[in-house]
Parts: sequence; structure tokens; C-alpha cells
Amino acid sequence: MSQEHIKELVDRYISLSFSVAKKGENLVKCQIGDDLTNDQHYTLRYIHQVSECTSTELAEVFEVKKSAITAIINRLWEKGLIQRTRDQKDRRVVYLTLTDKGNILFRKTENRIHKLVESLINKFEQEEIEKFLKTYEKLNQVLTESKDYKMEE
Amino acid sequence: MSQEHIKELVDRYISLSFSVAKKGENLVKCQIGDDLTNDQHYTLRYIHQVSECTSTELAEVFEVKKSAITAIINRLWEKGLIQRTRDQKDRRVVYLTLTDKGNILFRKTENRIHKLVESLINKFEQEEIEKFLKTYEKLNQVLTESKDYKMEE
DNA sequence: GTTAATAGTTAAACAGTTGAATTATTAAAT
DNA sequence: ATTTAATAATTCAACTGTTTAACTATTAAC
Repeated sequence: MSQEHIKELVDRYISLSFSVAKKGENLVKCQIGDDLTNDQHYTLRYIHQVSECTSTELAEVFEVKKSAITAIINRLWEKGLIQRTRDQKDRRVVYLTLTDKGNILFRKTENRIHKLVESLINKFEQEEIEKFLKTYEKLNQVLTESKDYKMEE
Repeated sequence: MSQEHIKELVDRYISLSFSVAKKGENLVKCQIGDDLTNDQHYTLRYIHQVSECTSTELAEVFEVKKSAITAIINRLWEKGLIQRTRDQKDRRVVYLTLTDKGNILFRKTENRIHKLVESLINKFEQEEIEKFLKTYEKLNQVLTESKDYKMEE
């Protein structure tokens, strides 16, 4: 592939990924309302998915430091959406779960987002979506493998 | 499409977009180094692309409020990477351009990012990339049109 | 039984964001 | 032509999310 062609693909990809992420975030924020930020909703989403998890697990999944997780969890905890439970065997560990209030709020917002995406997804052929996600998954894999990429010179 | 299938696609897409964005950001940050944040580099990138622009234009492109742009521009200006020039006809307008220092730094970091992406892009067939970007562009278009999506109930 | 490692928190500092108020300038109204 | 509107940009206070470094509490290793 020529240098010029690569540059064009890169430029297209960078612009797109930025634009799509931004627009997606904004649309999601409209559905979420003022109760939660996007990151907070995403955190609830993960905990809901796995039922129960720890700060360390969240930090690994979100690829941030543990103190960043503490801050987010504190805000969700202050809103009464999350419960902290100490492990009785290993008392260093704190398990995070959704409270009833957290569950209700998550389901409500998730339902709104689901309807939004449903209204968007109809504009695509099913096969187009499948292929897109397949390449996206491959990209994710490649990025994971390149985690420790360093420049030579 | 069945409800269950939609939910699965949505879940896959949300997880992927989050993960890819995060990993991409981290890789880019490694190339940029400590001189710039990703947002700062992206701002330099846009100004470099269009040669000259205003705060209002940046706010529209990045879909944030103008005061957020002022903050970013201030930091770049303090580093001597950006120049502010008042329009002589309409003295409310301030044109933003890269300084020589800004140009040199941008080119250096952009070159490193370019080499990174080049090393990743080889893992894909050209046709796969084209199709992926095409769907991505369509998604971007659909999101743009849905900007004012509101729930019915 | 002392030393290491681990899980989580705290505090200071910073980037990015919003919203409301402000300044300076230009456009519109009548 | 003078007042009123709108526009471009900035400032300030408040907030979220982030990192780094120091710290507490607990468990594992030797």
C-alpha cells in the first residue's frame, strides 16, 4: 500500500472514530438525562452485567488506575446506586453490587438507549452489521496485541 | 430483527467501541509523549488541516461549548504552539494558527502516530478496510441525522 | 514472626467540561 | 442615528475523570 493511501485511510479513520464517538456519547447522554454521566452509566452497565465485581477488576477493564475507580464508585455510592460489601474471608476485598435503586435506574436508562439504537440499527443490512463488527473485533484484537508497541528509532 | 439479536449487537458494539477507543487512545498517548494530551494533539491536528480557524468553528467540530475551547487553546498558547490573530474587519473574531514550534511538534508526533498505524494496518486486507470505513461513514451519517432524536413517551 | 505483596482509599494536582455572566464589537430595527 | 439584538470570545465557579504518591488494612511468603 502506498504511503499516500495509508495516510488517507488513517486520516479517515481518526476523523471518523472521533466523530462517531462524540456523536454517540451525545446521543446517549440525551437518553440518560441528568441523573448520570456516561461513564457512570457505563460503570453501572458493567456491574449489572457481571452482578458483582471489585475495584481492581473495574480498573483493569476500563484501563485506568484504581484511584480513578474509587472516585467514580464514591459518586455512585453517594447517589445510593451501589453497595459495598467486604469479603469475610479476605477482608481487603470489597465487592461492588447495584442497589435496588441502582438496578431500577440502570434498567430505565438502558431501555431508552436500547430504543435509540434500535431506531438506528434499522438503517443497516444485517450482513453489513455483522461484517462491520467482525472487522471491529479484529481491530480490537490487533490493538490488544500492540499494547506494548514502541518506536524503533 | 429479533429483540434478542438487537440486544446482542448493541452490547457487542458498545463494548467494542469503548474498548477500541480506550486502547487507541493509550497507544496514541505513548507516541505523543508528555508534551501534549490527546485532545491537545487532536486540536493541533485540526488547525493544521485547515490552516486557520476560529474558536466557534472548533466548538462546532468538537461538539463542545466555546468556553471548553478557550481552555484548551489557552494551554496550547501558553506552550507557544498556537497564535491568536484578530480579524481587522470584524474585530470580534480571533483566528487561530500554529506557530513554527506548533507545526514542528505536530509533524513530529503525527509522524510517530502514522508509523504506528502503518504497523497495524498491514494486518488487514485493503478491501476489508474499505468496507469497514464505508460502514463507519454511514454510521457517522446516521448519527448526524439522529442528532435531535427524542423519545416518544 | 518479620517481610512482601495485595486491595482499597485519600489527597493534591491537572485536563476537560458546562453554565452563567461579562466584554467588545457588529448587525438590525424603526 | 440611536437604541436594541445578536455574535465572538473570554472569565469564573463548579464539577467529572484522571494520575501519582502516600497511606491503611489485611493477607501471603519465607
